[in-house]
Formats: sequence, C-alpha cells, structure tokens
Amino acid sequence: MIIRIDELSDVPIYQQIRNQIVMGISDGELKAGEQLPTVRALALEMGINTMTVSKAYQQLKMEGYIMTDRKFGARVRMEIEKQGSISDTNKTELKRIVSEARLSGVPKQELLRLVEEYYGKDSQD
Amino acid sequence: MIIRIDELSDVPIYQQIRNQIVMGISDGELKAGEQLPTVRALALEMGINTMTVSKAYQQLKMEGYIMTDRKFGARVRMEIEKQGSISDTNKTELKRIVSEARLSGVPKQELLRLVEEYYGKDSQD
DNA sequence: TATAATGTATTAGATAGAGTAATACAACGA
DNA sequence: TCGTTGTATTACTCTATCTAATACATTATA
Repeated sequence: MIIRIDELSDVPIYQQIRNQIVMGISDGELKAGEQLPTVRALALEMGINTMTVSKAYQQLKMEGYIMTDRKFGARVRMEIEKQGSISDTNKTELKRIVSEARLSGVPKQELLRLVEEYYGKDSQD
Repeated sequence: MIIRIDELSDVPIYQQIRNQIVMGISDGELKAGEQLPTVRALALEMGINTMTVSKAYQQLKMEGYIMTDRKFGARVRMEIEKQGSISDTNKTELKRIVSEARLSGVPKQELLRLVEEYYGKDSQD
C-alpha cells in the first residue's frame, strides 16, 4: 500500500498515516491479518522519523484497528469492534463539509454519490 | 445565533467560530445580508480575545462568506460565489469519515440519511 | 549462543501555530 | 468631537508536532 504525505497540509504527518491506513482497511486494500510495514521501513521509505510512524501505529492500536507484536510486527486486526454509531466529532465534521458543499452550489445528489462511492459495497445490500 | 466553543476540542477556537457561522449560513439561521455580532461583542460574550474573533471573520471574508465594513460591521454576503465543486481537502475528509463509519458498522443508509438531513431542502428538489 | 529485527520508551531540542494582551489607527455615524 | 467599527502591530506564553539519538525487551534465525 502506498502512503502519500501532503507536506502542505496542516494535518500532522502521523495523522495522515493513520487516516490512510484506516481508509485502506475500509477499501479492502489492507486485508484482515495483513502485515503492515515495520515502523523503521516506513519511516525510511517516507524520509521521516521512526517515532512519527510509531505514533500513528499506537493510535491505530488504541483505536482497535491494528495489533502490534514484536513477533509479527503490526497487523490489521481480524475483527474490528463495531461501535455502530458515528462519533460526535465526525458528525460535526460531516455537517461542516455538507454545509460548505451546499453553499458552493454542489447538488445534494453529488454528495450522496460520493458517499456511495466511498462506502463501496455494503454487506446489507 | 448561539456559538458554542468546545474547550476540549483540538480544533482552534477561531476555526470553531468560522465553522459554526458557515453552518449557520447553510442552515438558513444566518440570512443573506444579516449583520453578525461585532468582534468586540462576540469576544466579550465568549470570554475570549478580540483578535481571535477577528481571525475568524478574516477567514470568512477571505473565503467569500461575509463582508466586513467599518460602517456596518460584518454581514453575510448577499451572493456567495459558487465554485460548484468540493475541495480536495473536503473530499479526503469525507472519505475518512465514511471509512471510519463503515468500519464501525454504520449502515450506508444511515450516512445517506445524515447527509440528507444536513443538506436540507435542495433548491433542485 | 549470537545476531538481527520487531515495537516501544526515554529524553532533549527545534519549530510552528494558537491564543492572549495591550495599543493604535483609519473610517464613519451621531 | 466622540464613540464604534474592523484591522494592524508587537510581544509573550503555551502547546503540539517532529526530529534526533539511544536504549530496552522480545523473538526468529543463523
């Protein structure tokens, strides 16, 4: 999996790494049980510090997305716990994005289409 | 319009103010041409510094949402320029939110419903 | 047994952004 | 003239981010 860092973004590097891995899992690009690059390998590849990658992995571990092990390194968890609800923070963010899009003249259908695209195949479909 | 600041949030205060005003405009709570509180009044009311509010207003002005005038203070712009598209940043954010929701077991329909709710009545409906 | 690789902890420092604070200025109405 | 408006300026504190250099425990492998 290719991880790209936007140097101009105000989103912290470790957060960008974390986000892209989460999206990779959701997309199916990263499968359950799959091993992630080692912190050293990823840090070397991206030209950043080891601890920056470690922070991303720690957060992912704390959130239940991955497991870390000195034996196998970092792997995607087999069964990610399902809260079943959207966090208040994400709800507020979603409302902000929808509001900005609406004021920019983006049709509602375009937003719905994007959500469909990003969500992908639903197991309930 | 009531603006609430989440002290625990890692979103900067001036950004929270900016976001809530944008959402207020989209919701119709703030109408075109309506006058916003003065920077001093809002700063006093919220117990924050004048310049923090000024930063929020400057950003809103730069983005085309409001107009500032020494005569009338800050007002919502009559005609907000419509780009017609969603910014790359917001697209990435939207994908992140959708991915997290999906992995949390939130059904696609729930997300679509939220977007509908936040968007409100579409002029094209 | 020795070596290498794993995630992690520790400590320190540099840098930038956020927020506060105190003033001051120009523009405009009353 | 006086008050209010947004804004500019300057300085300071505080925090988060990121880098840097090590070190440690654990485990597979030669």
